[in-house]
Amino acid sequence: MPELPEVETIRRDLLPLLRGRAFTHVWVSPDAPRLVQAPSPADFARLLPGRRIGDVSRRGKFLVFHLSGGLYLLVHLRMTGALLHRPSGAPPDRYVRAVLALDDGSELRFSDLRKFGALWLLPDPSPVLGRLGPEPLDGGLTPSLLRELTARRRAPIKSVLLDQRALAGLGNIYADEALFAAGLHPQRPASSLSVSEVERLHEAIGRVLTAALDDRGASFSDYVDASGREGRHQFRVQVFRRTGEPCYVCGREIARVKVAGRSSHFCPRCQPEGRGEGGLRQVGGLPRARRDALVTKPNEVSQ
DNA sequence: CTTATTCCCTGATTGC
DNA sequence: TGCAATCAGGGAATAA
Repeated sequence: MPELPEVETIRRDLLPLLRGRAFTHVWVSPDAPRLVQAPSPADFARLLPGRRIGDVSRRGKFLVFHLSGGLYLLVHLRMTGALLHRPSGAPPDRYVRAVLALDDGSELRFSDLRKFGALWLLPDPSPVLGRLGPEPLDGGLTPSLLRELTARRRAPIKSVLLDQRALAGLGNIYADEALFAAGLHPQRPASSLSVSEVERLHEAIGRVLTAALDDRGASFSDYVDASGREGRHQFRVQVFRRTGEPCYVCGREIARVKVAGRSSHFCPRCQPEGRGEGGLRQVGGLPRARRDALVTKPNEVSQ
C-alpha cells in the first residue's frame, strides 16, 4: 500500500529522470474505466502529448507532475498501483492500465492489479488536493495543530490518523506503527488524549515516516518503486501484520482489532486501553541480539 | 458538522 | 484435493 514514504521514494527517483521530458503519446486501457477521473479519457489522451514536465512534487499520497501550459497531472496509486519508469523496449509488466510515452523513448507505465488507482489532468489541482490536511514531514503538522484536530473528535485515534482531511499521507501501516511508537491504543477516543500524549504521537509520526523513508518504503504485498524494486521497511515494522508474534519491546503477543474497517495491530501491554503510562517506543527494530532473543521463528514477511 | 458502513477490485488465503 | 467464501485496504459514496 503506497503511503507517504513510498510515494515520496517514487517522487525522488522520478524527478531527475523526468524533468525536462515531454509526453509523446498516451494509451489508457478500455478495461480501466475509472482510472482517468478528469477530464474525459479522450481529452486526457489528446491534452497530454507535447506537454513538458517541470517539477515533480507530492501532496499526501498524490504525485503531482507540473506540466507546460499550466496543467497538472495527478497520480494516486491507492492500493496496488505502481508507476513504473521503463526504458525503450523494456519487457512487458503485469496489470498495466495506462502507458505514458516520453520523448526519450522511455515510458511511464501505470500498473494496478485492483484498479483503484486514479489519474487527473487539471489546470488547477486544488479541487482534488485542497481538502488534504497538513503534511507531517515538512513542518505543516505542528503539535498544536494535532492537538486541535484530536480535541474535537471522539472517533478512535486510528480513524483520525487515517483521515486524509486531518493529516495527509498516513495509511494503515504507518498509522499502526505511529500508535505503537507513541504507546497509544488504536481505539482510544481521539479527544481523550492528553497534551503530552498528543505530543508523543506527533513525535512518533515524524520518526516512523522518516525511518520508512530511509528504508525506501515497505513492500508488504504489491508496492514497488519506479524501477520495480521493493522497499525494506517491511522487515523493520514493530506491529503491522505481526499478529500473534511477540512484541519486540515486552514480548507480549501482538493483537489485532478492526478500527474504521481496517485491521489494526498493536501491543496490548505497550499500548494500554486507558490513559496513563505508555511512552515513546523505538522505531525501526531492535538491536539484532535482543530481537533474536525474542523472536521464536524467523520473522520474514509475515502473513 | 460528525461517525459508521458499503462498495469498488482481484489474487491470496482459509474453511469445509 | 477442489471449490467457494472470505480477506486485504484507500477513499468515495451513502446512511444515520
